[in-house]
This record gives sequence, C-alpha cells and structure tokens, in this order.
Amino acid sequence: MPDGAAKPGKMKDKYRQRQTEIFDAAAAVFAKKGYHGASTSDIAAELGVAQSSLYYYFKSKDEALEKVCLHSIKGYVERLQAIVANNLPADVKIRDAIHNHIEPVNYIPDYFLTFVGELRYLPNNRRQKLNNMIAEYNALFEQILADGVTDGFFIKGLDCHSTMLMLIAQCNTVPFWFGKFEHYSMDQLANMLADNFLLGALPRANKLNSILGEPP
Amino acid sequence: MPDGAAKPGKMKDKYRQRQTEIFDAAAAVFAKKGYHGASTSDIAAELGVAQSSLYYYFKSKDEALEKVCLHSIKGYVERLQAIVANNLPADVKIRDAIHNHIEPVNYIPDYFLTFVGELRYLPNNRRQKLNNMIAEYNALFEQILADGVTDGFFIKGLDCHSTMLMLIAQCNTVPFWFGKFEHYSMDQLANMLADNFLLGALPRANKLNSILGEPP
DNA sequence: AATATTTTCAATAGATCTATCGAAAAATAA
DNA sequence: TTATTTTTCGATAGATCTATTGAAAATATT
Repeated sequence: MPDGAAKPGKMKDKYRQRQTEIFDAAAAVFAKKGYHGASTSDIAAELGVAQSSLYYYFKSKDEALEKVCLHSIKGYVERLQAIVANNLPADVKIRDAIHNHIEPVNYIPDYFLTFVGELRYLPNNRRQKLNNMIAEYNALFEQILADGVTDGFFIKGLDCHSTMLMLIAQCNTVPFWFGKFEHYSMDQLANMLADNFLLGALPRANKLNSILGEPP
Repeated sequence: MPDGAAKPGKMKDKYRQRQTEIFDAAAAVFAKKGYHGASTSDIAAELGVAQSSLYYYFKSKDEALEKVCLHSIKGYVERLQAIVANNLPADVKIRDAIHNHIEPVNYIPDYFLTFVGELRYLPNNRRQKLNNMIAEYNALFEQILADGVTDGFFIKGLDCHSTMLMLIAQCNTVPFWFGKFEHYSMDQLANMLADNFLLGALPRANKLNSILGEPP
C-alpha cells in the first residue's frame, strides 16, 4: 500500500524520508542524462535497488519529474516576495533577487538543473501549478525593475519585461558555466552577474563607439 | 549504395540536397523534442517518408546529431576571426561578436537550438572536431575582451575568461526567450544584450548602493 | 524500350524501457 | 515468538525504438 498519507505519523515520516532519497536520485539522473535519456533503471542503480522498487514511491516517471521540479522552486516566490517588500534601493533589490535565484545551485544543484533543462518535457496535465508559480515569480521580478525605473535608479525606457526574461535566463545558465572554474563561489558569481547588469563593462567615463539599441 | 562521395557530380549533388532536407528535419525534431525524446520515426514523419528510408542518408542517430551540430557552427569561427582582425574599438568588436553569435537564430533556429541543448548527448567518439572548434571560438571571443582591457576600453581587472563564458551563455539563451515577444528583431535583441553588457542598467551618474564584487 | 542505378519501403530482429503483480524479505506490533 | 504491516524484489506483459535486409518503386542511362 504505497500511500504515505494513509500511514500514521512515524511510518509516514519514514516513508517520506525514503521518498526524498528516491527523488534526490531521480534529480541526479535527470540532471546528468536528461529526462528522456534517463531510465528508471538508471535511477534504481543510483540507489542500488531494483527498478520496480521505485514504483512504491512514485507512480510514473512523469510524476517523479513533476515532484523534482516542484521541489526545485519551493520557497522561490516567498523569498522574492520578502525582497520586494524590503524598503531598499532598487539596485540592492535586484542584487538580492539574483542571489536568491542562484543560491539553490549550491545546495540542490541537481534539482536546479532538472528544472531549468527538463521542465519542458513535463506533460501538460502536470504543468499548471508550476506555470502559476513561474508567472508569479516573473511578475515579482519585473516589479523590482519597474519600481527601479520609477524611482530613477534604472535608466528611463528600460523594457522591464524583456529585461526580466533576459536576467532570469542569464541566472539559469550559471550552473552550466560555473563548473568550469572553481575559484569563484556562487555568491561571487551572483555578484558578477549583478555588477554586469547594473554597471556594464565600460569604465564610467567612456563614451560608446557603437550605437545604442532603441526600444521599438 | 548510400555513399554520396562515390557518385558522379550530378547524382552526388542530388544526394547531398536530399541529405540536407533529412538533416533539416532531424534538427527540427531534435530542437522540439530533445535528442533522446526524438525518435527516428518522428524525423521520418516530419518528412513523410518511411523510418527506414532515413538510413540511406545517415547510418545512425548519433551521426545525425553530429552532422546537425557541425552544420550549426559552420562559419562561426571564420566570422569571428574577421571581427577580431578588424581595426575597430573593442566595444564595437564585442557588439559585432554578439551579433555574429545570435544571427543564426534567425535562419537556422533548429540547428542553433539543437547545438545549444543537445550537444551534451553526443557520444565522446564524435565530439573531438566540435570541441576543437568551440575552444578556438572561445579563445577568439576572449581575445576581444583582453584586447579591450589592454586598450582601456573595458574596466581594469575584468576577468576575461569568466566574462567570455558568461556572455556566450547569455547569447545562447536568446532563442528561448526570444519566442516570447515578436516585437523585437533578432538584431535589436543582440543590441540589447550588447548594451547591457557594455553599459549596464544604471544611469551613468548614479552611485551603487550595493557592494561591487571583487575578483578573487 | 530495355537496362542499370538510385531511392524508398515493408518486415523484422534484437534491444530497451515503463509499469504491474504477486511473492519474498524486512521491519514493526502484539 | 507470532502475527501484521511495510518495503523490496523477480518476472514479465506490452510498448517502444534503432538499425538491417532484401525487394519494390522511381529515376536515369543506353
């Protein structure tokens, strides 16, 4: 009877704990081989159990992917809400938001990678909750930019929507290039992204030789 | 006898032309469903032919992926070499490099997406040539940044290697968020990325409230 | 038109993958 | 210890998917 909810307290906890180990293994294999490249046998091998044993903890590979994705963005919205609510200058808020976004790469890298790379393979009937959370998250992120423009912290005419999408996409690439140099901490990488977004690579005195892009 | 090279001129051309159609279809299916999510039947369906017919034009799915990836970066190095050789200020070079990198998203989007997302699934025995080209490309890109620092166009202490990786990763995300708003042309997006990299989002007079990241 | 070559196809072997089922093993409770 | 419940396992059905093969269809050549 594979139903954690039907068990009394202690059994339920044990079941949930084991289930977490199962999903950790699934996340690791999804991150490494991709959702379609990963077989349930691969996940079982990661744990050293029989392939069929997994189905005591999830009832389909789809469901495993859904759970991994859900766990990967748990807390994201709440933490960003707190950042938005803070009474701080917009550039600080954006820096905090970038840190908030990248931080999980440190302690749940496989979940992060699976979310970024494999969410697209999650069937439609399992996407709704995730889509709602993503929409809410994006709106909060954009809000920070919009407030910053209103307050005069960011340049006038900044396209907040596109910029939000671009910034989030940039954050999502971090785990891919992070692996290539260990001498940066994740925090330093987050600051590097933030500095680049806020200041750019030109010394502040220089004039541009190339033409600035105009909003359409 | 599925060997384009053994055929005389006219036949050979016809064979190559059809082969291109096959790879176009493969690229489209790889881009949409991912390498492992895409079956040879999917590719055949895209073309309206039998699954087995494909094997007249490639001898394994692996090979198809390799050919798609190779085609996707054809010309990249040469174009970047030309940009590096130009006698122009570094900021213009970087802008050109970004344009060069993003431009193929316009006319071979499926090849671009396959390269960015599915190259990791290419088996090791087919990676060498691609890895060499990528290394050469990255070195050229980094060269532009290093020259810019030497010339005083970019801020002193810029970590050219990390910045190169970050910038390229940023360019590679373009096709993913581009789809979300059609009112930008690919050129405008490239300029947006370049502006952001060069100038940042803060008005040039402002001081930062947050702390600048220090190189390690 | 008759022949030769190129291209496509149907059939299929062999491998792998997901999910199910009932039994065995392990853990817990009585 | 014995009985009960939870967890794991082996076996397997059924559905893929890749790649091969020899024949048919289409095209080109003589």
